[in-house]
Amino acid sequence: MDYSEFKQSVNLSRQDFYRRIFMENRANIRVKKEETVIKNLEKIFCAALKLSNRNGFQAMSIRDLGREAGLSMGALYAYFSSKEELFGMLQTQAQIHVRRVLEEWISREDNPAERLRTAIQTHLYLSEDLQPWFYFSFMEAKTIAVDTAASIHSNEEYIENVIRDILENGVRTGIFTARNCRLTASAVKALLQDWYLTRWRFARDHISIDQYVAFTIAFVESFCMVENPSSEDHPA
Amino acid sequence: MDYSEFKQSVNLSRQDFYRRIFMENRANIRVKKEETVIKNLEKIFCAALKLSNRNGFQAMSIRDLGREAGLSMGALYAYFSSKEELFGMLQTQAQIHVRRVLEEWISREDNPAERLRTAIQTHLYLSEDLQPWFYFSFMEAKTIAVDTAASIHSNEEYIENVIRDILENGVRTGIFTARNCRLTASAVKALLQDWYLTRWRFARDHISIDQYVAFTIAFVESFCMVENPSSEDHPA
DNA sequence: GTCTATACACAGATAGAC
DNA sequence: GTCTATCTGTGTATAGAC
Repeated sequence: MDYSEFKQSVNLSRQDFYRRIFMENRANIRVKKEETVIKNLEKIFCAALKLSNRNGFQAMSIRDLGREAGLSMGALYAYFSSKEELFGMLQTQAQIHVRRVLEEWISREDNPAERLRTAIQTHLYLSEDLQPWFYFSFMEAKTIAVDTAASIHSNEEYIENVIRDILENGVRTGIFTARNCRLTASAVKALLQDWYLTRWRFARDHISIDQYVAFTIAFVESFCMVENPSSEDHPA
Repeated sequence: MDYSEFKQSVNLSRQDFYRRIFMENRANIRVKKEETVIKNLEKIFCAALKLSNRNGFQAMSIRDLGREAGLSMGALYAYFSSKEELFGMLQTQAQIHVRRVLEEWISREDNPAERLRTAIQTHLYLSEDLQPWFYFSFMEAKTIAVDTAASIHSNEEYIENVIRDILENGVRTGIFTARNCRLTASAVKALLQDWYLTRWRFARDHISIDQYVAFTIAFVESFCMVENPSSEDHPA
């Protein structure tokens, strides 16, 4: 499977993406016609991510947002009751999607080596598909209020734990070397993050998502596989 | 050498840190008594980094900054002429220091394997010593105005190029395998960044800076050394 | 050199017409 | 459902006393 196949399969379920957001936030959305809501939510979120990812969420004024989304300030407040509520939706809606898709793909594999490859590949594909959401989540996570501090880091911790579980299973079955799984998982997470945090650089160097997937898997496997069955056969 | 030795050696030169800032920004600083300036610049920068790194530079008001630094708003404006100017100082002053120290240490080594280790170690030590500055530079780099766009990414590119040069030299002398040096350098950069971007996690797991140095070197070397002369001798 | 008090702009949010 | 007009708080920056 490569990225274009993945994207098709995900796009089907993404038709439900804004519908789900509508369902979950019905109580706070004054507009009731589903079709209208879905259409405008998409405009609002795309505009919000675009402006936030340029100068930060704080710097984005509601006036700017309205202009970018093609709606007046008054209209915007029919879809969220405060700027902070909009922030919450941007923070949470994508990660629900991510977890669902990631778990679905990983659960199809059963041996740790294959699960590791699938986790890396699927996470990279997801962050490519939802790059503005991933970037936003990372850059703005720190601004979340203290009382929700428990969930601040949960995004990063989530993927790290997924990887660590796979590594620990692989060590138990003798496929992976018994290195520090916690640090290794943390390193894998850092490599995955780099794809959506500095994508401009990969674009500049014409690195495709599938090249990066292959590279990342090779890099990680050279460190943690017992015998090195990497796809690279002629190391010099 | 370990971190505590490094810190001592750098702290000596850091006595000049705020003095240098004073020298470079003399034109814009109304206060003329050097002693006073240095004392207050330190208070202002520490406060600014603390508040910015909590909620972002935009969210930090000048009122908050004055309260945290123990100075009135009026006094603050004797040290910078606008919030944007303060931003510029925070963005540039640390990186000058970093480049000077990094080049000094790397130039002492001549073979690529040793240079690679030194680059990784020194960068990690520097980011540990100046963590709030590194974090700030990364998180706020995107908000820099478009006309200075050429230097926006220069921090990340700088360390990446340093690593890549070392790798390419090592490939030429046959020490490193001929993998994609650009992607490898990018991966190393990602691992270095992770230390200051999510340091809370390493603190939680009681990972010391020297443990992380050792781990990172082992991880990178397992990928790019021709024979694997890693310090880990019993891989299973 | 540092303070307090203030000017002026712009932010988020709402009311009420259409 | 969406608009325009407006309220009110807070931001940056400065003036002038000490």
